[in-house]
Amino acid sequence: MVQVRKISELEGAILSEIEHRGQQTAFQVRKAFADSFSLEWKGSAGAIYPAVRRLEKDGLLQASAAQGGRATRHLSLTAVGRQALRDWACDPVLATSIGVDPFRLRAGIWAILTPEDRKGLFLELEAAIEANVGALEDYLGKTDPVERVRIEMAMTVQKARLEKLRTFGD
Amino acid sequence: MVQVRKISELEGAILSEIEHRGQQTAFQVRKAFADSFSLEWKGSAGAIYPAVRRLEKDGLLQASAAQGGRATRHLSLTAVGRQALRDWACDPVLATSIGVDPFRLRAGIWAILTPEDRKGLFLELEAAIEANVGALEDYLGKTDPVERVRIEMAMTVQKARLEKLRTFGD
DNA sequence: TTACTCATGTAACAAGTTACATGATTTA
DNA sequence: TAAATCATGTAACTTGTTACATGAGTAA
Repeated sequence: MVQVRKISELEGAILSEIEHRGQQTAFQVRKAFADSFSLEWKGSAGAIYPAVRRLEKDGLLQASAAQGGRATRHLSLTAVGRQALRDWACDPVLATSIGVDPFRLRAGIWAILTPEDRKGLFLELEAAIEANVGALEDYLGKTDPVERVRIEMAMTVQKARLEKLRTFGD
Repeated sequence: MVQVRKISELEGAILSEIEHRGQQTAFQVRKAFADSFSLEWKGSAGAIYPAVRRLEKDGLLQASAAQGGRATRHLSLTAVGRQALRDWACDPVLATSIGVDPFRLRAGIWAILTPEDRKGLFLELEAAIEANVGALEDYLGKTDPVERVRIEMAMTVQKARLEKLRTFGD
């Protein structure tokens, strides 16, 4: 059992991305985050490049040398990196914690709105969620099994939210 | 319509806490975060005090003068603060975004585990979730309506996760 | 040749964490 | 009176965001 340093959520997401899509450049990882439906991270260059450098320095990522004029560096996980990814993904406490849920964080305040205000708000929220679920459904057809699981999970959460809105206060 | 500056998730949570519990000290807000079930924020002094100072500076919070020897400052929302809280809590796009969901972030990787590894992991995850749901249920009895809504929402998410684990890959 | 995309990176800034410092009040 | 709790705050560090700089290859 190798002792591997604990990695952050963003670092875990970067390792996931590289592992499941195979060799990727930092730029491609960046794009994947920027294009993803979740607003978790913006895929800022100022976050990705330093994180990749950290992961390389700690021996979790390795890079092919840049070939030709273009500075492209293809990244892949080392054995240690794969172990770190596994430890991160399979930690039951981390995996089951609630995280930063914007919906949940706001739901308390909705309880002290006037019934009319709440009603109006809930219509808007339902519309926003349904639009999001629709977009996720469209996306589901054009993606791979790994991404698919994540999309399905997002849909499950959104549907649970809808259900909660419809039974609010019961 | 007053134009109020956009507030962060932590600032929104601080305003929520003070508004729904009535006048609170920064210390009490800190404790509430530290004691809360979610691992969203640690309630670090180094986060709360600067955030409260920002909110005061921008006129969203007001403080009673410290009376007696103890430096206690009771905080409450100004009219502008209440408007900002409302804007934050009732923004449909922000409220319905997925946020940083540690479960969802890891679920993709679970798809590329061997079936036996996945089976073992899922047993651990189910146990962790059930323990958490049990703790939330216990807590539900001893809390106020606003907190209750948040706890129920957490339980809904956890139950959706359980369901997902049981139907993984179908 | 102009514009777009691929690709990497940095600087200034914002915001959170840990760990520490300080002091008043309350309780055992 | 010693320990715990209430209460505020800062310093060093980590990490993420925005905005910018740089340059190579590709398509109009």
